[in-house]
Amino acid sequence: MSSCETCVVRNRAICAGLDNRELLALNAMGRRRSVTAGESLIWEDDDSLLVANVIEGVLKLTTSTEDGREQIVGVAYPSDFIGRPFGQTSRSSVVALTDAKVCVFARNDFDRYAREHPELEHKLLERTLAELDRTRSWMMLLGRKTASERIATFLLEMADRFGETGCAPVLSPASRFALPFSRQQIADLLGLTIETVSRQFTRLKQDGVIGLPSRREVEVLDRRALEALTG
Amino acid sequence: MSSCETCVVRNRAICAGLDNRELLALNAMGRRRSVTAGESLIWEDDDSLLVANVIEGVLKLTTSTEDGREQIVGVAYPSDFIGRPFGQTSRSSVVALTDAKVCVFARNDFDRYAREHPELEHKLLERTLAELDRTRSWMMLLGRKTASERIATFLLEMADRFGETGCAPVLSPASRFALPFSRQQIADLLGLTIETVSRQFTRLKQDGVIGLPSRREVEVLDRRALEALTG
DNA sequence: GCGCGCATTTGATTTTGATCAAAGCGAAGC
DNA sequence: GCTTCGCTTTGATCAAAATCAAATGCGCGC
Repeated sequence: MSSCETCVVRNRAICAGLDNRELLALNAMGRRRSVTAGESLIWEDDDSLLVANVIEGVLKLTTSTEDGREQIVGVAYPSDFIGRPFGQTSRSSVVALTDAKVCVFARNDFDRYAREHPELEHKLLERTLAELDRTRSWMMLLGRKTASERIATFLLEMADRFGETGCAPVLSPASRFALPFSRQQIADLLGLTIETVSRQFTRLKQDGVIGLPSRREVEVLDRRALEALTG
Repeated sequence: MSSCETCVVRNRAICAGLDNRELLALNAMGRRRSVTAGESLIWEDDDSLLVANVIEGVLKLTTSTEDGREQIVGVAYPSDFIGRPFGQTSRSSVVALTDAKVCVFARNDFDRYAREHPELEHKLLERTLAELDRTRSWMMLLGRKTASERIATFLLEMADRFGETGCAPVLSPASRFALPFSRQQIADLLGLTIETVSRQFTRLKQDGVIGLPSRREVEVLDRRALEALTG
């Protein structure tokens, strides 16, 4: 039996829309793999040997300078595609932020298969175009926004992704969620230092805009205020 | 006669590899258009109505905040593809930096045509993946590099694209080129202010790393030094 | 050739966020 | 329950780049 049949991202990942025969062939090429938090799956500037679908967990894409400065250039969530197809080298590292499960393929197998399946390539193209849009709007944040604008933008994006707004239609819906990032990782995502991130969080808490039930949890108390701060 | 036949980017743009019949169909859908320096072709957050190949000239892709801060999120050169296929809205503006010629298509015509021509979609995918790589490495610059590192990175990239290195094999090949950017545009590209850009240029000139024959021209005198500054 | 307007450069000062340093806190193990 | 370690917060100071302001000079039209 194909493990694709029971895959939780079956209908959201790029494999969606493949028929049973195609899925069987893809299944034969790939294998599931567990990655523990902190473990690397792909290394910057290494040969691009594998690509994967994220089934579960959160991973970061990073680039680093020689002297150790790091910038998170992307974040991959379940159903996202990671790795560099059709290219010799991978330009960023991929590291698990939480324990994760991925469905990996040898890159050359995947490339060959994709070229024979235009529908799959089309899905990959749509995803890549959307990711490029997201990346470009993050460039605006990194190039032109202040620390507090960066934090507000980040928190709203997290709230939209993870927040469970109460069912009652209230004016400023509070939303509570767990961050998959440490303070340092938030800094690496926003192009700030850990101290600046911490101070901005403290300020928003003091102003009653957010609550911080624990280190990894955030509660958006005043969404409007946060939206007004995004710049 | 198809104007594609005489197109100077015929063998480099995504149309490369199409056979005569396909080219004829594509040609029937598109039309050439001249854009003068400063003129907009696409507006941020507008419906995505057109896509295009750049034939001649340089264009900037930008996003702006409400209060007028601008970030250049991409630069398009001859043979590059611009616009947002397969999407409802365009997330950045496209404005000509120099007088330019483009080959434009109605987006929905292009989308339909592309879906019927996997080879074309594949070329677009390869281009989009490469652009995503470039964009991500620019994120590192915006998030983590200092002003002088940004300037050095920028100048080397410009030198590689525009510079004509002398034929004699010398140790530190000098390379001279004209910038398609004003100081303000360089600032918008690097996430800096015009004053900072100007001061960094002046410093590099004083240090003998570059020459500035005119406002729009740069001569790289000491490539090694510049490389050492990229961070 | 001359003056005009605008982009650029230069200078003074301020601000933001980084850096350096120390204290606080919470989860895991003993 | 207590200790420990690492993450986070807080505080003090510093530095880089932004801002504010003025001068310069280049290219263009007359």
